[in-house]
Amino acid sequence: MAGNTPDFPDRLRAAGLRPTRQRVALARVLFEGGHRHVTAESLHAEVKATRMPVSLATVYNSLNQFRDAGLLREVVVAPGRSYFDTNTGHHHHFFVENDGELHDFPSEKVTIAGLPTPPKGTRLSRVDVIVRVRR
Amino acid sequence: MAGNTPDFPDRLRAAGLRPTRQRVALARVLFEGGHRHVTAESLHAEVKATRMPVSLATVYNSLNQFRDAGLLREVVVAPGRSYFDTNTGHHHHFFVENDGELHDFPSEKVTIAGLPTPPKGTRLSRVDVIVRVRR
DNA sequence: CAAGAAGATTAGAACTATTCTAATCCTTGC
DNA sequence: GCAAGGATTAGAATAGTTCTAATCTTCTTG
Ligand SMILES: [Mn+2]
Ligand SMILES: [Mn+2]
Ligand SMILES: [Zn+2]
Ligand SMILES: [Zn+2]
Repeated sequence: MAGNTPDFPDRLRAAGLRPTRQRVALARVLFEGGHRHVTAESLHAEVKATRMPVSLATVYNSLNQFRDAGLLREVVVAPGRSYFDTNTGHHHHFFVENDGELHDFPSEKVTIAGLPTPPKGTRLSRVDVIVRVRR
Repeated sequence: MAGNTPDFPDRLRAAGLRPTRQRVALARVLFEGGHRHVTAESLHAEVKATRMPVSLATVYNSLNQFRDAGLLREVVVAPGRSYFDTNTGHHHHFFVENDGELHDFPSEKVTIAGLPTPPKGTRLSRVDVIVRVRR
């Protein structure tokens, strides 16, 4: 297991981002442990609980930068707020409409057949499957 | 073709909504002609062009009421704005990320196999497939 | 058809999520 | 250590949407 410890400053540098204290604190919350789905507000609350002062503006800046660097992906499932997903691989989502929870499911077992070809002059970017459920 | 003329006051009454002048004007723009994908702002611009004065608040109210009555469905594909879809049947969407355009495609030919069962205590509500494309 | 009651519309204020501004602060390469 | 450029921040600004409460319309009933 040597070399498996995540070095957040290095990971940020590798992504072309300076490892500032705020970005390292955010990366820690986001990337140590399993995959996460966070909103700007929920991440802000979590990182503040670690006693590292980070402004909400920096949370937004960092989420957008992490996404642009490919460390996160943005998921839009409900009007009014964006989720950011630490799982950047191919997968799809359950969305529990009552409480706004997002859960991954692997795209391996899912087969989508018969998708029409993209409109003239466009290239496929991504296929999102959102399974909406209610309690 | 007799009896095929859409009577918007009657359609609104059948949906449990009073056929006010504003709602009839909005229904006309939305439902005469083929299926549409509109935003509140785009619909407001269109209905104002018919010289019927309708406030933006009424456009929002009506869109939400039409959706609650099952005349429209709401589609969330991009952060910050909702689309309303006059096609309430089963179908999926192309989303052209550059210009924000939505296009339908029928769900008939699309087969989705191997979806996992919903999380414990939840019931399936809807499955959305969004094919994101870029120019 | 005349009221009157219930419901709808509206302007503008309020609200929420997000971005911007521009002043201060940190990180980095020398 | 010292710039210099990048990052952070508070607070203002913006965009989409909802709310408030006053006015207006539609519908029911006599
Ligand atoms: Mn963004
Ligand atoms: Mn709504
Ligand atoms: Zn995910
Ligand atoms: Zn559609």
